[in-house]
Amino acid sequence: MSAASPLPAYQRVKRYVLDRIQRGAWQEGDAIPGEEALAREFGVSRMTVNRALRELSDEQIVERVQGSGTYVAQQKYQATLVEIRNIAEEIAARGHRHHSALHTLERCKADEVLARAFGVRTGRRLFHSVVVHFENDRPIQVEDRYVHPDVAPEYLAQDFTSQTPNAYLMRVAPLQGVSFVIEAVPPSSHVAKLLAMSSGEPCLVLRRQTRSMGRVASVAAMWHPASRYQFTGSF
Amino acid sequence: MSAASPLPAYQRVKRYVLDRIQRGAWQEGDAIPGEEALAREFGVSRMTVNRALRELSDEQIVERVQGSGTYVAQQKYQATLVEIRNIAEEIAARGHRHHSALHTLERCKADEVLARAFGVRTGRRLFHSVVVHFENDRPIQVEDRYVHPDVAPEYLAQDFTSQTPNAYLMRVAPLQGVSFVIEAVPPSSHVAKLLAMSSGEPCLVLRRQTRSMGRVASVAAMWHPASRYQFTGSF
DNA sequence: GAGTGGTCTAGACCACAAT
DNA sequence: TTGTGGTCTAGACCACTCC
Repeated sequence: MSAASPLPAYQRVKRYVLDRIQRGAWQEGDAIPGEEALAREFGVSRMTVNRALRELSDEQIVERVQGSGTYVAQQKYQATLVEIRNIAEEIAARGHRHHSALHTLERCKADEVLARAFGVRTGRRLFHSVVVHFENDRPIQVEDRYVHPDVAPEYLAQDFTSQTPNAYLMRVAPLQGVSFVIEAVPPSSHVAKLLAMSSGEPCLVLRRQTRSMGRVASVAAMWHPASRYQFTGSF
Repeated sequence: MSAASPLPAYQRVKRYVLDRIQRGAWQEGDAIPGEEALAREFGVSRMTVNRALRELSDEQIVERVQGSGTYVAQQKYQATLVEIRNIAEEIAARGHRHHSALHTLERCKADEVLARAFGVRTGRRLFHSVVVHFENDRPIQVEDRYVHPDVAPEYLAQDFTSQTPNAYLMRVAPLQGVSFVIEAVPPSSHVAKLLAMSSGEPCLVLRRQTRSMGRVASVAAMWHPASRYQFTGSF
């Protein structure tokens, strides 16, 4: 049984290298043959081998060092990627109704914690919003967000019942980076009330800091009642 | 102010296209200029433009259709990827000591919940392990795991103080897929005791189901004391 | 200086889509 | 048939590492 359509040459090279690594013939950290050698071996041009090795490098199968060589990458540790989506889309994907209520939209001054998070001096003016998101009329998330005015000067003029703060920020400020924490903590009495939680129930909290235009653009805490919310995913 | 090191040509093309899309000049679904046109415009060869567009395609910024053209991709919804690592490596990365204690290692029978999770009949024999992981001698995770015997027949003969169940399974059974849930729930009294938790404190729980060799290979719950554990990440 | 990867060219032939 | 992307070549020059 021969292949109906012969594999492109760069994919043949990829498969060859992958195979050697998976069989253990080439171990972690080993140097593998150079572009020229592989090109000769396969009877293809160096560009073709280059593409194969570049893609393997993108896939973290090998590591390439200019002036030195190509090496089998260290084995990736097992990692699970959890995808955290925009709350409105997440609810819509479940086939439920989403709406949100604006609770707070104001100027405020950075306290010590916020000043450190944003990398600004204490007392710096910031924007602050608190939006409650509902799934089928039950509160499911309190989004407590601080925004750097330089990144979104018109933040206070937005209608956050028709567009989530998230969606607005994504539109006006290209996202450069994100860091975050998921934790389980007791809610403040204020949050507990907004989420109509029973006493003693913890919150599942996602704290997220986004960077844009070289600054910390936004610091947000998303509070969810633990009895009604989970982060899920698969791959 | 000129660039100290001129950007490679393919990156200049990428930036140009990205810029147009981010400014909204080219909207979702729009066709963008072809390789030949961009090559003329930038005074570079078609291969150089090809690399730029191929990378943008890999990054899901554009979509390329052979015989038709290159189009601006549909906007990705905002998603945050949380990386959940092997507990032993995670602790080591923090510069702390990891060790684990084997609490249970036995045969058991699938109850209704497990049978459904594994897709087997109730009463099917399964393997069961409970391992407690310590960070600097404080318990940080209870790993409660069920394993399909067909996938890892030698499971009960392993020494899980020298190798985590996770690492063992990764080695003997190629991973095909994972699905999981992160939630905050009160611990059972048993788990609370193993983790030396104060009463009333919730657990941050990762439940994970892995598939291998066409079956559900393993169903695990990782219990962490909420006061001492968070999931974190960045990109 | 020799060897390696990083990039680039100016062509080429092919598969496929739109017409 | 024309235009598009997919792949490939046989060179080339450069930056970098290692000896």
